[in-house]
Amino acid sequence: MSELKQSRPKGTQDFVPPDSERRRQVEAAFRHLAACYGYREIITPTFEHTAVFVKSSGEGSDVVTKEMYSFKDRAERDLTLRPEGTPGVVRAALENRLRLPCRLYYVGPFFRYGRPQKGRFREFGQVGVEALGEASPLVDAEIIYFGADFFRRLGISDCTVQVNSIGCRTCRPAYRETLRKSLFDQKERLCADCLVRLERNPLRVFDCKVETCRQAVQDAPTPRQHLCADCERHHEQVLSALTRRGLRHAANDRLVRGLDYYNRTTFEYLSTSLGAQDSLGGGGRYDYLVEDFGGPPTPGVGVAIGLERTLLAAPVAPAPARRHLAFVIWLTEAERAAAQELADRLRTDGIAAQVDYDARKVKGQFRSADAAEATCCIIIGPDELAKSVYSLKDLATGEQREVASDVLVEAVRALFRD
RNA sequence: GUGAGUGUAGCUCAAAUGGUUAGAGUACCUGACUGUGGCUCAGGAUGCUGUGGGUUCAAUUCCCAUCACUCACCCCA
Repeated sequence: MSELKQSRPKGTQDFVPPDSERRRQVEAAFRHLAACYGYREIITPTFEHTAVFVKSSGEGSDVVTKEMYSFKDRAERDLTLRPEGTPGVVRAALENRLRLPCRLYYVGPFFRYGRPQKGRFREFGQVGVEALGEASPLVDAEIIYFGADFFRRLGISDCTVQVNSIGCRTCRPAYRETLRKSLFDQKERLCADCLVRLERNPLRVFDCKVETCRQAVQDAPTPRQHLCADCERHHEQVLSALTRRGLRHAANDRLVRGLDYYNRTTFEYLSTSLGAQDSLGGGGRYDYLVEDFGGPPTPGVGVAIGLERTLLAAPVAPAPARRHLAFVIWLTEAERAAAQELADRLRTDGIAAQVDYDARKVKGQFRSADAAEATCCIIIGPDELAKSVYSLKDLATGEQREVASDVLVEAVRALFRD
């Protein structure tokens, strides 16, 4: 393979047709569904002040400590390519003084530094929704259902949902200490990472996959057992709302998630077809985040879904949107201008049209039409010119007939219909 | 950031234990078909074997380094 001067940066990807079209299909499906649930699109910057992420996701979180693309701009401002969606959305909602409650969805690229592997990229596509100002557990349930609905509509059947509650300001501090004590008593079983987590955020030990840590956690009290009355009631209502909808879900006491801003409900969608990165998406409630940004006390809950993983898990790649193209073919130099004029005329009528201006021979033009996956060809030669007609050929069936100029557009549209 | 595996034609892959001119399928181009694609047949073009170094009479093959990709750890989308 001859060496190219430029190659794409590690962890990025090119989407060439038809993959680009498939991806847009999935995005379109998401936009449609989000709109069905009352969400409207918010578009925020791809980079933010670094503090936006540090303050919301947590100084000690892995995302912040080792996965951010941070840089200084020419005026020495600390900026970061967004590693996740929620902080930017909350910041923007406050900055624009959006009236609450408000439901927002987003679609776009996100960035995290890390070794790429199956389903993990440095630049990745993510879609998500955020419900700001809604406190009801029914909203948590609706959002969990929304994600499951999305996957179901894409034909992803092996998706399972795990749900947990990690408590609130009232019950978490006491629980955290109880947990810390329990883990401290068996600290010889913990790995080096978990010893650090024990200090910073003992809940994170639940995420550890090291066998001895898992055992330690097995014997430790779970957040679930230590919820205050309000949290317990909230959680019960979330679960029962899911059950009422017929959404199968599994309780997972160790599901705490890596971002610091979550409280109460956390959830995650898992798929077996993704490899080691088995999470399709996840989310949770964040009732203190808006306040942390200096806004009024405002509850919030949201979900984020990975686009690449969704594409991976979809059993059949979503078909690219049906696309139609008319290819205008000329025979001799004398008809080339006429071909170009016809293409322009068709485009004016909203019909996609293309001409191979370079080809010397008819055969080459037909091949170009095939390569472009055209629906039909319109041939202009001396005979057609003399008779003031066009020869219209359906490339799928091979049928060809002469069509008068004034009914050509209608005839092409008829071919485009199926 | 740590580890393992893999780098040969545009693509998918061959080339016993080092051996002389690196092959096949597919895609591509040309012709059979001087105004008709997809099928068939015939012909044609294509490689600094990822890069740099080393061992050897000889390296696609062995060794070292480096880069890239893949998978896993980690983390999560």
